[in-house]
Amino acid sequence: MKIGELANTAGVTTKTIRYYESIGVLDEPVRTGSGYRSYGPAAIERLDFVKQAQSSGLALAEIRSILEIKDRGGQTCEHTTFLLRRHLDELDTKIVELQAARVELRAMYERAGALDPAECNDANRCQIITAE
Amino acid sequence: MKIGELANTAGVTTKTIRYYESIGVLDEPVRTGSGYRSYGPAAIERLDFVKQAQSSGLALAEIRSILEIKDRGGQTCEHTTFLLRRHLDELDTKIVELQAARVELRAMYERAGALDPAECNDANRCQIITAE
DNA sequence: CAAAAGATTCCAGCTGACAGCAAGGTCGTA
DNA sequence: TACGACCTTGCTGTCAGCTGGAATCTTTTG
Repeated sequence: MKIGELANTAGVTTKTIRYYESIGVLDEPVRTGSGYRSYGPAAIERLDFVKQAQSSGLALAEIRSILEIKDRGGQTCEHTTFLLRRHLDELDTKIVELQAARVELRAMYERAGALDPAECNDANRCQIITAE
Repeated sequence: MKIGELANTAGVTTKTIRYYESIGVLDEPVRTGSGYRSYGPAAIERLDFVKQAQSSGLALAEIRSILEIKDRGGQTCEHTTFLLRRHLDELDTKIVELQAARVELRAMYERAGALDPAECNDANRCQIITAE
């Protein structure tokens, strides 16, 4: 399987595949006589895994760290669990932050409706934002 | 007031101030005879406004768009309201997405505890992530 | 056999909000 | 007058995850 076919099958671009290879997320594949990358079916699995892990919020560097352990033949469960735990915590923190920001923003937005635009005349501020 | 004093007062770095100037968020100040930037008190107000707007989730480009209207002497309330509405929507979307991701991640994490590490032996996947 | 599609490498750039460094000019104080 | 603290410009680097282009080569298709 050449890179274009792999890309189509996995739903990514050839650029992405080469990029993944460059950062160590994908192994270097064998080459055809003319230098084309030649992939086996395992490459599809790997790309699917990468996509799933990405959608779980793992960064490519973290995904690589899991796959590196795999490649060394080690157990990845513990490491993966650690990464997931960390991400879960980060996610919780972020959600709380965004919700707080939302409350702020909402208050600001509603205040905006009550303000008189004619009084919006400070040269460096906007009363919607700076009205406390 | 020179740039260092402004930076200290406003709680940013001189780098940040020059950067803001370069992207049009801050106006070019007058210069002293020797070429130093010289700011009046209004610059502090502007920086405070920028910080507040940033913490509301507005990007510097958006903040600039508000300040540009100000600089032209226009009313910014309508524009600001539009930006806030848009941000509020984006924020809502993001929160929903993150909450969904959290549910996924949590399920994955809990599944991890129930799995046998000895069975984690697929070369391209990690059973925690790919077990459906 | 010619054209088009697809492959190769390498280099650059994009977003956002700065930080770091170099090489020099200026200001206040001892 | 020497010193350090501060200022100047300009360029590069950071993080993440790609995307785009140029120039060239190989493979497929009509």
